Amino acid sequence: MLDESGSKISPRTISRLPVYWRYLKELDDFGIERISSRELAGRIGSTPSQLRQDLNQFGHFGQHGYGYPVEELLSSISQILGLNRTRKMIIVGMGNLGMAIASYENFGRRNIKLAALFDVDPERIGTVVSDVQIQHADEMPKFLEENQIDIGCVSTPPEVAQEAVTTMEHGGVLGIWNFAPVKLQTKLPVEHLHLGDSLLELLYRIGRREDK
Amino acid sequence: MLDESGSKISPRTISRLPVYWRYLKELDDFGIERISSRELAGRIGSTPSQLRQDLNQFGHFGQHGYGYPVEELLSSISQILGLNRTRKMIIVGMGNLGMAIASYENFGRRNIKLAALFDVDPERIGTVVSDVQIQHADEMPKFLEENQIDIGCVSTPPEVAQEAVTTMEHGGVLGIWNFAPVKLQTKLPVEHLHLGDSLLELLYRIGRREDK
DNA sequence: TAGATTGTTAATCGATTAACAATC
DNA sequence: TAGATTGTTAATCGATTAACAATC
Repeated sequence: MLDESGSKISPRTISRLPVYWRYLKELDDFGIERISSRELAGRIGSTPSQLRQDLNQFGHFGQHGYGYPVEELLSSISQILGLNRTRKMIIVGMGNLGMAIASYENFGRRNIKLAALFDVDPERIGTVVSDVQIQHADEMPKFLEENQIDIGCVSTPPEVAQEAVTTMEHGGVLGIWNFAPVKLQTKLPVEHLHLGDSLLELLYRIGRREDK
Repeated sequence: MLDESGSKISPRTISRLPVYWRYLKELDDFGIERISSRELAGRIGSTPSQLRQDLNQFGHFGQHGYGYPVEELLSSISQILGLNRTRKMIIVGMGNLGMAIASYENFGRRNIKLAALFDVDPERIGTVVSDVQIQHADEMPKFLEENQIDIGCVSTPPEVAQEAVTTMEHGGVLGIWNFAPVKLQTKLPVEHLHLGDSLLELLYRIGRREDK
């Protein structure tokens, strides 16, 4: 069994799963068949203890005295992350950041399909990015009614982010990938990614360094 | 005193500072002069206890029975984050993501100045983005010798990210803002921001939701 | 079997929450 | 003074690290 339903997975563990997935994928691509927690943790910059503790929240993937079979573990983690099924994503807000997200080459590897792009700027509407044509945001409710969308990516200016999210929630979207620096009112799971906050954290750490 | 040197600030606190800064800035822009920990925490989605605990790692900014003076607290946090001085940034890798970062309008508010852009693609070299012309990456060592740069932003393909970072480190850059999904070998502080990892975390949470 | 490495329990460490005396 | 809200200590909770028996 991959996931003992009912058991609470620690948030820290969850945020490390994508990292494990990336490293295992790389090992698998290189044809490496087995790896120990010590070796894998070493590459990732973690500890064997933490790695085993994390994995054991989901099940028993290793073999005593041997380590972990790479391909099997990768497949297990893929399934835990939900990579075994294709998810459809739309993006609202096709400024520079929206463009960059839409052009992100690695969606395919993660089984994400770009289903639609929206903006309000007449100059942008009609433009094709990654084989998808930008539509007017007014079309979104109708589009969502006709298509089951899993992920709604928000890269609008902060002022209109909430409105976009409300529309998405009503339209049956299952989760929000938010790049706008605002707290969103929604019952959906939101994954927040804010460039400014990340940069400020770096700024702080640079400052501490200089103090010494 | 703003920062009792020697005291260790918790990493979780540090990652919340930029959020506090954003909300305080907003309050200040609205002309709000004082705020209690309860009110501010409510807006942010935190708790009064945590907010006070966080702030008290740096000093005493509040007034008993009154709350926090917004403008003063904002200015204190700005200084803690190092926003009182201008920092120069360069970007290496002017693909879609590099373009989006270079066009990010909020650098100014954070006192960040875009000093140079680098790429290796001849088609991109010479292009002007946010008033800065893209140069060939080969020019970087010379540029760094002639200019004191604080932040090196890496938005190259993963294969060449390490090389870029090594060049930056030798050139006297103080911190790395990394968008490439690789573990970097450097003694500099690195702030990592990986779109793919963030998206996978959302994917996992969507999956958990559906299970219920 | 001997060696290696897991799964898991126990010990430590750190972060959050609760409570309240101090004080504006 | 009375009311409000801080700064700070103590209690709780969660996450990481260490250790080792189980076992391939």
